[in-house]
Amino acid sequence: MFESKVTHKRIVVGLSGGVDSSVAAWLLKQQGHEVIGVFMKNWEDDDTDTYCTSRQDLIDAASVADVIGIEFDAVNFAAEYRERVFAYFLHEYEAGRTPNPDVLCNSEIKFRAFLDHALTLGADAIATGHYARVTHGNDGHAMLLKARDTGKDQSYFLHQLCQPQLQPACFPLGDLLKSEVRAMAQRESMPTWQKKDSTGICFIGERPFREFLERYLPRTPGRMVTPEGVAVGEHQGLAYYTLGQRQGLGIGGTRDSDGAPWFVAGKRLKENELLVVQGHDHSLLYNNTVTVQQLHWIAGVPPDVSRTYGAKLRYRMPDASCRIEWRDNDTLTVRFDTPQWTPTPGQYCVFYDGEVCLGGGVIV
RNA sequence: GGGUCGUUAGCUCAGAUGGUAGAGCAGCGGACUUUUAAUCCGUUGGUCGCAGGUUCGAUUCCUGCACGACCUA
Repeated sequence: MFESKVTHKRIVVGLSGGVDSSVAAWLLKQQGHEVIGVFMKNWEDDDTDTYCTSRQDLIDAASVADVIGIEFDAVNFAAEYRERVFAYFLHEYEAGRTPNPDVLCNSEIKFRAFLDHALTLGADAIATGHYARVTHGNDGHAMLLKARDTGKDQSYFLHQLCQPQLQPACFPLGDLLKSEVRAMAQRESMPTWQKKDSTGICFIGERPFREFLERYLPRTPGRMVTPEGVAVGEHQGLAYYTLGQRQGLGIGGTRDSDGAPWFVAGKRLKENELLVVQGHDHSLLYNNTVTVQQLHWIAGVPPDVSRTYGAKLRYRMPDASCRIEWRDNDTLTVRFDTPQWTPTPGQYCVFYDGEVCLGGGVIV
């Protein structure tokens, strides 16, 4: 399939205006494909404020397309993003969980809305600047693999993709190191070669989070309490905090304490109380097991209960050795070899068999 | 009523036989990072409760006052 270098394809590349997608597009063009660069605008809630960089990103994307010498277009999936990603995002926060919108952004926007759009353009494949790899087995199944650059691997964000989404996917950067990508961008005089890596929620960007959430979720102050029931502070709303969070608690020194920092250990929704504990290694911050639902397996079949796998409980966390047990048809209990620090409801537990990303589900 | 101890950065506390003070936490900034994390690095804060006295000089000694905690009639 795609590995065949003689194959000439029509590939639509998602150009974000950053270095990675710039180089991805350039590589495909070098390989002789017919490449079309498409910029996605998916967030327009604050086009006027200081955090909005999409205008510059659009300019950069167009500029890159010009340098590479490919067709360029822009699309707007803001409505889709709002309905399929942002609504879920807010609903999860309201429920006291910590969602990972970027996982949905991939399965609902980049590899659904965008993929559909590419297909209408007659594309044979779509490509992005993700650091991940896809291989196609003899049985026709696509496998998702970690990137060669383990520090940049983004397979975690792609683990919910299904075969129809993965089959036409192409990740030109999967075998490259970030440093190599930047070097290529510089060598090819890409206008984006020096651009800082983007962070924050995809399409929304990095911003003061509490402030951002307050625009959509009401403040509901309540007590911060210790496991012993001592009130040590006031929170601004359970939705504004995540498990394991240290910053923003505002708890100073207290009597009879050792001066260690405080961390969020839990949320009591009914009481509207935030459970906080002192010390990074407090036992309430660790769990040996997590329960996972909404499971999705890339190969279509679940992993083997008799084997040991690696699992990531948050993006960029090292794989933790674990075994799985079925609690019922769609609920998994994951048992780790060593206690894990603050597994957080709403985040995804993604399973790996070495380099292979098997899929995963939501921590409940 | 009497007595003891205490009153030092936002919080909890340390310190100087008198020469204008520190640590942790919080806060702030940065690095890292396509999830509110974590982690790492750096950093702003106080004229040491108030008023007198002794002294070349007191936040540190003395006196009084205020507030707090405890003890005791």
